[in-house]
Amino acid sequence: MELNATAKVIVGMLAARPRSGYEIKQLVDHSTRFFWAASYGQIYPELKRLESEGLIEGTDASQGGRQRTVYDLTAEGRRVAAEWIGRAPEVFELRDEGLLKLFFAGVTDAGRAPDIARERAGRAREVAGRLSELEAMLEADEDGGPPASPDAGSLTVLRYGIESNEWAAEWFERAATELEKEAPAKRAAKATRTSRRRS
Amino acid sequence: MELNATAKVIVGMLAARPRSGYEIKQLVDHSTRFFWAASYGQIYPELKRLESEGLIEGTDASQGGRQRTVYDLTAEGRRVAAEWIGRAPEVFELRDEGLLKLFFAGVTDAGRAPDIARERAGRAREVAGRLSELEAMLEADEDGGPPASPDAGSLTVLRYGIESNEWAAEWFERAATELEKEAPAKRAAKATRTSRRRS
DNA sequence: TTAAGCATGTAAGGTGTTACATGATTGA
DNA sequence: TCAATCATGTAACACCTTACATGCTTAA
Repeated sequence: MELNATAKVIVGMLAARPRSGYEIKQLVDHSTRFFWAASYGQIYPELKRLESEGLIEGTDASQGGRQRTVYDLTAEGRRVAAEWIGRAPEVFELRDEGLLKLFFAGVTDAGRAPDIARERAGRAREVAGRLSELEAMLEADEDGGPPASPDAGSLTVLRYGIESNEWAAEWFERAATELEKEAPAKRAAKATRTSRRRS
Repeated sequence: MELNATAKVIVGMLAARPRSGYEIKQLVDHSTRFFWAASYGQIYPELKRLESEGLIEGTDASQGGRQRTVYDLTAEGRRVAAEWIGRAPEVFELRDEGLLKLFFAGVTDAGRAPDIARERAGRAREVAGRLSELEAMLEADEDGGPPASPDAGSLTVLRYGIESNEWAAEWFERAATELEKEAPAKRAAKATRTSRRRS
């Protein structure tokens, strides 16, 4: 059984307990978003599709006039979810505009390379910060009240997010310093807009 | 001027010197692929589009019966490319199936979490290794012969790829060990397929 | 002569985002 | 009463991959 990107996050979220499409979206936005996003435009149609394939089953849970459908895995869905978890991960995709600019900077504007690296470092620090807040919230949840995310595995992943971004921030900061050393003349002429010849 | 993902890598590659679509694709595959991919199905139509917008200009460079078009940035294209490099990077997208599985493993199959982390570590080591080979090739190129990639900025980016993957490999290896400590009983029962009850 | 590589392109189909549309409930 | 939030959904559009189609050139 082939699961597409949205199906994977849906069956994963439903493995913990039944949820509505809206709840799944909230959970994704508060947890996996940084490495596995999904939008309403994917989630709702995919829920319908998974139900038609017999992997999940929806139950009406409307309260008064407010419509609500809660989905749960079927036995088959649970089997497929377990099978998916058991396979070696395949998907790894990255799109990093900061790296792309750094890659080109030597040719188009060597003097700006350190700035680009610093900007990228700032972005990494920012993400690390936001994830740290999330971690603090999760840890506060642990004593009392239902947890916002399915389980403890989420903490491991969160820590990866925090530490990898901290590592990246330091790396880019160091790279910026080194790039500055490599082209100090160009850097000095930064604001005045000189013609750049070298060889 | 809004550049889409493919346009960004095209104008960046052309900033160094004129190239054909085929050359651009080869370059992408040997350099930016790990953080910014592009396929023929995007590159060729986008070259046409960028030409119709006046950012690049194609010149026929056929040799005998073999068709070939080499594209160069126009003055406007060069301006747009410089402007793009000057803006703060925006795009950062990640899709990491290993992290997603780790996130869910606690609920669906806690005993497998260390395996997932180890698999992810192996993947990171593999990528680091492939990038190291690439680095060796680039460094060999440096003395004599035209370089395979536009400039030195590419080395910085390559090193980021290598070091970040080495860091990730170590992190996941450490995480695997810690996850094993958390659930040693489950781990011991790994091969025999026991029913898993706990609470 | 034949395989590998050079070179360009299209069609089909899946993926994914954004904006829009609708309406109920809850708390300030 | 009014904003925020709960809740579901669709349409348009952009993005992207894969497979296919075509034909030339070069080196083994």
